[in-house]
Amino acid sequence: MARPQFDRDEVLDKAIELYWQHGYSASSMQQVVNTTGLKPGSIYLAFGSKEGLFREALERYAQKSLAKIRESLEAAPSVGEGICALLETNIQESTRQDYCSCFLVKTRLELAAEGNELHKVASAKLDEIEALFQRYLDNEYGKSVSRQRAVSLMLHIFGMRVYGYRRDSADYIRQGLREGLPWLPWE
Amino acid sequence: MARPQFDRDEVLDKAIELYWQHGYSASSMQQVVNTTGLKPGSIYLAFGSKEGLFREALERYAQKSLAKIRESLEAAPSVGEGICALLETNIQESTRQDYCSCFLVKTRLELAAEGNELHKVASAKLDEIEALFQRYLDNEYGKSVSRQRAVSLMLHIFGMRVYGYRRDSADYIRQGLREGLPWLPWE
DNA sequence: CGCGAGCTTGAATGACTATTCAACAAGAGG
DNA sequence: CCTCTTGTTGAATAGTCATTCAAGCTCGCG
Repeated sequence: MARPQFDRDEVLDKAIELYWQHGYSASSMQQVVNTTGLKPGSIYLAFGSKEGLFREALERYAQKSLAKIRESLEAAPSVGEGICALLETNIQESTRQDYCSCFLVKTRLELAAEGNELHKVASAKLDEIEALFQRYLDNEYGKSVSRQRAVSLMLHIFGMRVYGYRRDSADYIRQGLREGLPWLPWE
Repeated sequence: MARPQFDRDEVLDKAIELYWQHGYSASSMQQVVNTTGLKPGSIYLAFGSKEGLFREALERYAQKSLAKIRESLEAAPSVGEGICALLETNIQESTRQDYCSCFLVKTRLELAAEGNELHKVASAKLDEIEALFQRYLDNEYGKSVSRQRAVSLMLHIFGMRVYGYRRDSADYIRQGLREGLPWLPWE
């Protein structure tokens, strides 16, 4: 049985789940082997190393996230409404019992020491997200206002990703967001 | 040479630095031995385990943080001004080259999986901080307003702790905070 | 049908992990 | 001066870590 050729994206999705939940250091290659079903040799041939696999998983996660944001902003009648919808989705996520914040945020914090490459990847992707928000806000506000509001929005999103671990925090978060982002079309 | 009796707080401060920077999983007991100067046996007699040492370090960090907040709020002419001073201090921290967010926040994110005890400790301490802010805000605003603003404030603090890794973000953060916390007495 | 390229396999590797413990040292109390 | 308590020491333990590689399988091509 030597030619089953695994589905790369499927494997990456399982890696995302594992790494996202436990972080980089606390995820062993043994766990990767168990959750993906691949043997060590196959993983190393396909991804090079633990770091290589993590990097690809992180990039896939980021790409999915960016796509979801773009979609929501594009689908809504206005940018503000698109943002509100995204925020509400994030709040909903935080009510899940196995809530684990945002893969990019967790990676940014975990691997910050000494110019770690994965930290840089996560940071770059988060910057891309901010830039995306700003580009859409540009259509509705002046350049300097939209930049300021994009930062404010990111601060709130990051904040939620930490605050969300609190039990039954959904309503608190909703109130806090209304307080700090009054320029959004809340309903 | 068998009775030097190390200084517990000094050791804890070194442990804080190590764990804060690298996180729980990525800090080995070998590193703890190196940075504290203690031998394995002494560490285990004094703190029981890697987790025990981490817990005490985390609690010491939290106690120091709470004290600093209380101090600042007490010293300022008004609660708002005390909060502004604290936020500005946080911004300053983020400009350091070896910035590493907040030990409590990092721990909350790293060790969230499966009811980890250290995650609970970190979360409890962060809740204490929020409660402290709220208690002080109660003196100036109505009960429901102060609760809402305490949440909003925590969202911004958490947000900064993630955003702060961005290079030269200080001015962005300052602008973002003004945007989201307009009820503070900015100058 | 047979060859070889390409992928899989899983046991083996050596380094590193947290933790233990028997031997030992030095002060306090008698 | 002896002993007991308290704390130190660091080599040893058993396990886990990321990674490798020789051997084997299967498919596509000639």
